[in-house]
Amino acid sequence: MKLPEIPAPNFDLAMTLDSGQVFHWEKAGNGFLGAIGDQPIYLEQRGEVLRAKVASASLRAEALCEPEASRCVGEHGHDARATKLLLRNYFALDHPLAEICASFPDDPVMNAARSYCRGLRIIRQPSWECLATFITSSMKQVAHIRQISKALRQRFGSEGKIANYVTHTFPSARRIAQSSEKRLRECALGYRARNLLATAQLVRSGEVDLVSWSALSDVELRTRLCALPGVGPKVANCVMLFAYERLRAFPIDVWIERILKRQYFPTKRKMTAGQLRRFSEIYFGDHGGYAQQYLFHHARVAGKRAIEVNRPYLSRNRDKAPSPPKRVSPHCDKAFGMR
DNA sequence: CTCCAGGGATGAT
DNA sequence: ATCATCCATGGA
Repeated sequence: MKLPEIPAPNFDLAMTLDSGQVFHWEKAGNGFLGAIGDQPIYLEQRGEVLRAKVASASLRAEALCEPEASRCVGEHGHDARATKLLLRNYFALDHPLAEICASFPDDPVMNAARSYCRGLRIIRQPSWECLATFITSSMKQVAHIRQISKALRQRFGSEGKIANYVTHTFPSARRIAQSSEKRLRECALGYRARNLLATAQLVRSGEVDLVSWSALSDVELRTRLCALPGVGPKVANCVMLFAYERLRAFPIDVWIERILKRQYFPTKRKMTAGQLRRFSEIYFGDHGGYAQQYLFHHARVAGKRAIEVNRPYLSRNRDKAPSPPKRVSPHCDKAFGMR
């Protein structure tokens, strides 16, 4: 049993794992239990240091068959040094977070999110795992996505033991493709089972080569992703951001849509999806994906009062009460000439 | 561009 | 124990 320690300045493990990028980490003891690619792992954060425990016998058949996984885990998955590299890469500890945050727009909404989300990093996920997970995420809330991820891992993934803990890796495309829609539906996927199965078959057959896609331009990558069953603009942007390190990619889900409308365009009655998309691409800049993640997490965890997330959007328009004092707007509707 | 089916958990009454 | 709500994609 190895206990490597990894320096991790400007990093918040708990917030990063709970910010809606990744859905399989579970609290265990004083840390988190999960897997990075095909490496089951237990993690704790102590100040600016990460401690990791990996399974002693970490070389699995799964890792040998999956180029992506073996690239991620390396040939010495059991080695303390390899574990350090694995964590550094997965948690993107090499991202210049201070510079990234400094590149965000300077407005009250963004400043509050930046201040709240200190240490939140966009992690580098294995592409298949990320794509598959976000296909299952459509029309689901975080709690439900976590259940689906767990069910898929327990039924189709490979088991890893760390001390007295048991965890599971995410199943390969081959493993999912060998399954059936019926079996997948047993993991509470509903109609998503069909899309996951179809995409797994494309990846398994080699018709889709997710690893080679990292060489594509943002536009081309998004086009290819959107051609996959169950992948639209939102899921494509999530995969671009969380698996392909395209830090400009700006996924717009219902939460972000609310934030943009209410915080940046409070006087505008109708904002179309296209208008919001164009605004976010221009306004948030080169690290828009990071900005989006900070806005998203801040709103979900801390900003309930500020943006009234528990109330349906339409019902708020009937609300004749004075605007909440916390709602501060940079008035982008004027700045960006939107009617 | 707009409208709407779809389904399973979760929260409100 | 019911009823409304949450959600992205895909097709009309």
